[in-house]
Amino acid sequence: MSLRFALLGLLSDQSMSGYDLTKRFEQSMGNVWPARHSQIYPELNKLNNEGLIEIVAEGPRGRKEYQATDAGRAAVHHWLTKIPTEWSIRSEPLLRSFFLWMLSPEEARTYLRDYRTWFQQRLDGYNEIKQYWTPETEGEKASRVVLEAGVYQAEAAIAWANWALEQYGDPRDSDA
Amino acid sequence: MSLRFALLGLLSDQSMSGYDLTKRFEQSMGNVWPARHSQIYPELNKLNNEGLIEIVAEGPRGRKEYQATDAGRAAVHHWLTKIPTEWSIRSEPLLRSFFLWMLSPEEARTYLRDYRTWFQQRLDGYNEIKQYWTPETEGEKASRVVLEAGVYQAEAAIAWANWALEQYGDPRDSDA
DNA sequence: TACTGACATGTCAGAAAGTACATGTCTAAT
DNA sequence: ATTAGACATGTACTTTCTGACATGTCAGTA
Repeated sequence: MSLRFALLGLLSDQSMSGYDLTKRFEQSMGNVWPARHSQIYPELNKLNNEGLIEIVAEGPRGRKEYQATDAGRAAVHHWLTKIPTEWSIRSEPLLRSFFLWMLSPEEARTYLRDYRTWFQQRLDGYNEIKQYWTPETEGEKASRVVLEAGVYQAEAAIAWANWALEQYGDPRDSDA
Repeated sequence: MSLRFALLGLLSDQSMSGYDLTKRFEQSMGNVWPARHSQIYPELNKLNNEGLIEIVAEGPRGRKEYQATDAGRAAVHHWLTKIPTEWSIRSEPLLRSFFLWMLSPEEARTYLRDYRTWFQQRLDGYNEIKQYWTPETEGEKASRVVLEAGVYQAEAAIAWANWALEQYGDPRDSDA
């Protein structure tokens, strides 16, 4: 159900095409909920058939811009306030960490350094965005708040990776 | 593919039944990669047919204890070192946060307080485990390292929630 | 002895998600 | 004039995941 409400929520803030939404998922949204265009387009058509979104403009190359209807916005509100949150998350990077004991110490350290590097790059990216982006719509202001969650998380991930590297006998902090 | 290697990895450390594995997912593993018994049992049978795990003991009520074979352990090693990590994570709690602007300030704060409470309980649980659990096998020692990741993450989540509550005009820090 | 709750394993249908295939348009640069 | 790359939307197949259904055993207790 989450994808459906993600789309509905984005289209409650501003009108967008499937293509725009796909890009949005590739950038920000995909960091917490990945989705490809092959999932997005069919879902948009379903949402449209159910009257939760509507086409507000058409453009070149068959471009269709959608916007949430009142019913759509109400559906998001219902989801947010009445449907219990699925708190558990899915993280392959941490799943893999359970099995670092099966690697040689050097292999384990390589993994942890990659882990740290990946989150460091995330963090750099986030800080870049923070510097040059001024949120305008209400939706963007909320996104800005979530961006900060990404910063907190990335910092925690890096701190953990450094701690874990010590556990796995890192000779010296190289790649930080 | 992840579930397959999660099972294989767990069965590389110690022999377990599907029931044991299910409980393991409900507790620790499920925090980073959820799975139900309806997914676990068929996967175990597949793994068994492929010779990646084998039955090492049988018990009451049809209980079957599995253990990874050498081929199984090799498969995990290959996965860890040769298959690129899927770095992006999936988090419904953060997805929902993108749409807090659609709620009234009070509703948004309620959500953020629930968010904080949930992670605080996680954190308490983790600290409890840290105090009373002594890892024995290599797999458990690695799990202990991942547990620490949970601590870092939960602390970051709580810190963020507090910051976000200020953004959403929290009159006073109540529930911390 | 009857019952409850934990133990234990499975299947099945449908939903969600991922990968690959497929097609076509518009713009800017060469 | 051609061509490359971004724009734009879709389908089809397969795998993964969830939720519900289904069955049965064993240990402890009332």
